[in-house]
Formats: sequence, C-alpha cells, structure tokens
Amino acid sequence: MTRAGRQKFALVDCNNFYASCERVFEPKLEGKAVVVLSNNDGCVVARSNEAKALGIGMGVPYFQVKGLVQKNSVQVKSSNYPLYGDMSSRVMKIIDNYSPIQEIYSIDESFIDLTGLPFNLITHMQSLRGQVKEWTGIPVCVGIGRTKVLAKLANHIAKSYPRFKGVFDIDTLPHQRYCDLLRSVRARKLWGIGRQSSNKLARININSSYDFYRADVGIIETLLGVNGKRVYQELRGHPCIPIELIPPTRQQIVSSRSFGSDLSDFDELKQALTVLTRKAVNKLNSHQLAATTLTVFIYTNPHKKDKPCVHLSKTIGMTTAIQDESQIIPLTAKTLRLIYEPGHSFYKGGIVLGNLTKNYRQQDLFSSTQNEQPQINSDNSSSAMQSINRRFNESLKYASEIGNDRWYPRAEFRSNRYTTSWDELLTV
DNA sequence: TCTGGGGTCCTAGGACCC
DNA sequence: TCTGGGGTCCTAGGACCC
Repeated sequence: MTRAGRQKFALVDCNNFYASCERVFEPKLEGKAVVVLSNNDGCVVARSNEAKALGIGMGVPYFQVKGLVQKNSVQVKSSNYPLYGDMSSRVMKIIDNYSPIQEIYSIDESFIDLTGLPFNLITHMQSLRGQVKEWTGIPVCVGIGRTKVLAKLANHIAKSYPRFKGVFDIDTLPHQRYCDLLRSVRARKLWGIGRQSSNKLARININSSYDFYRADVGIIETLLGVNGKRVYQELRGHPCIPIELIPPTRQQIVSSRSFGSDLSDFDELKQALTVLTRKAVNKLNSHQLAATTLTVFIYTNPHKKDKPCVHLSKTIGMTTAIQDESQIIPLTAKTLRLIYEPGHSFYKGGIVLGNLTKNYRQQDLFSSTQNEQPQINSDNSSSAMQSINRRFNESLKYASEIGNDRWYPRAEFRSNRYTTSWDELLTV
C-alpha cells in the first residue's frame, strides 16, 4: 500500500511543437502535412500528424524522403529556433499558472506538481489546454500520474486516443485495465528505456511494458543499472525521480555545427569556429559562468565510406576560470592550429566550454602581478563590444569571423522570426 | 549531392592516497 | 614464501533524453 499523501504529477507536452509553431504563423499549413528540418536541412526533426501518417520517420535524413515529400506536396520548413524558443516561453508562462511547482523539462515539455490541488484535475488540465491553445495557438496534451514515468506514459495515451480530448489520468484505471494498457505499449516507449536497453530486454523476452512491469527487479537492475531500476519502480507507482524546481547549474556549453559545405582550408575552419566560439561565450556570459576547459573538435563525414573517418579534437585546461571572449577566441584558434591536418574535408566542427564555475574572479596562484606587463583591460573592451552587439544586432565582429560564408549551414526553407525581429514581423 | 544539436548521468578503469 | 582495504578523483565511453 502506498502511504497517504500520494503525489500527483502532470506532463504537459506540445503536439508536434516545431510544426505547430510554423502553423501559427502560416495558417494555410493547417490540415496539411508539414515537416521541419534540423540545422543544415539535414534531418526531419518534427512532423505534423499528416506527415507521420505518410510514413515519414523521426530523424530520417531529408534526402531520403524527398521523393515522398514531393509526391505528397508535404510542406517543408528549415528550423527556426528563435521562433520556437520564444513560443516556448509563452507556453511555459501559461502552464506556470496552473500549479505552484513547474519544471521546464525541454523546449516543449513541462512537468507540474498537482499534489493536493483542490480541483478536479481533469477539468483543471482541460482549461490549461484550452488557454494555451487560445493564447498561443499551440495544441498541447496532458498526462497525469503519480510518478513522472506514469505521467509520461499517460501523455502518450492522451496523444494516441482522441477520445480523451488531450488529457488522461492513468491512476483512474482499475488494475486490470492498467495491465491491459501496459500490454499494448512496447517497453521501448517508456521514458528512460532507449534502443540499447530495449534490445537487452528483448533478449530475455521482455517486449511489452507489461513484461517489464512483471519482471524481477534484481534482473532489471543487473541488466540496466540504477536508471532502469528507477523506471521500473516508477512504473509501479513509486516515485524515484523528483521534480527539479531549480534547474541545476550547467556543466558544459557546446556550440557546434555541420557546415554548409565541407571545409579543408585552415582559415575557413578558423572562421567557422570563431563564430561558434562567440555563440558559446555569449551563452556562458548570459548564465554568468566561467570555464576552465576548452575543447575544439573537427570531424570528417562518417557517412562517406570512401574516405577515412577523422575525428580531431583537443581539450586544454586553464589555471583560472575564464569568461571573456577576447581570451577564449584566440585560444580556439590556437587549439585548432594544434589539431588541424591538411588534406581532409571536414563536415562538422565545434567547441565545448567545460568544467564551468560561477563567474567570480579568482587570483592565479602562479602569476605575480609584479614585473609583468600591465594587462590590457580586456574586460572593458569586450563588455563594450557585447553591449554594442546587443543593441545593434551583432554588428561588431572579430576579424577572424569574417571571410566567405561557405561554412554557413543551409536553411533553404526558413520562416521569419516573427516574434523576435522587428524586420520580420508578420504582414497581413 | 544530401545524414542535427545540445545536454545529463552512469560506469569502468586507472592513478593515486593512507 | 605469504602482498589489504577503503577511499577519491579523473577520464573515456556508453546510454539516455528532447
């Protein structure tokens, strides 16, 4: 028996989020098959229901479904992250009004804590759903359960069966019906059971969520480790994964891209990596963090079987944490120089700022301020540069950022940044 | 021709400590 | 001859998520 004060979680998940965002600003897409592509127009990362029905899979390379897309006049969009990010924050703000505790789990998902709320939860969540739709145009579904894994599963059911009108509480099922439901859902669908884990489970004849539910906990832990055990316990109604009220401080910041064209030339690579470094540093500063490691990497295309697959990377450590672009950008160039090998065509590259700490000034034990050239006050010059760039739309650049734009990712089907750029407002 | 980007956590193994 | 036990920290790789 569970103890009194049983918890209650809801997962609010936007339906086909990127595709839905595109529809808000282009209503003629309503009812049509829509797909949204990843950066560089590489893969399909979002599909409307109509596109799913055509058999366009999640994550498939775009070129593989181009024929299908043309034959069925599927509407294609490049991804437009400024737009999705802004729409996301609007949706999240509304959700926040429906519970005292909200965890923003991803760009299109929120967990909220409904424990002890004096409402009919189904009605409460129906009105959330209605308000998000009315105020933002984004359709959402809500799954309710006494653990996060169960709320996730309930959300899957809410999305799959229209008769629930977008809200489903899995705890309302009698035990027998709950077992029937588990039998109809593959274990792979459970939150936390990925491809490798489901393959391992299949080898001992665990295929459905019900098989998983009925399995021995010791076997699950041996096979899948503590994470698998947590999923197992949560599926049985024992909460193991708490709501994260405060987002944990991040441990690393990654900025990487696959390039619009393969790059061999050192200066072209340096240009691309400089721009990516500045993106990462902007993020670092916006979180008020500083980094003590920098990783630079460049890769050749692993899908080209006729050429060697080359992964070049190097991590360097700093004696003091740094957060200034005038320090980090030259380090990227220096590190790239160390790893660069001519003669390869690199299709992707990037940098990682790691071992992040709160941005406070720590003295370098090994540098003496005496007998040293006075340091240029890089702090002031780059903060001036940053404030100019904030005001004038990134108009100041480092010389090493300028060159040709061959590296720039493709985005053939990009919609406007309707909500974040004055030049790109929707005109009616 | 054409295959994303950004994260986290866990585990195993090695180096090192007393 | 006979070679413990317990711990930390770091790193690389794997797995998962959206």
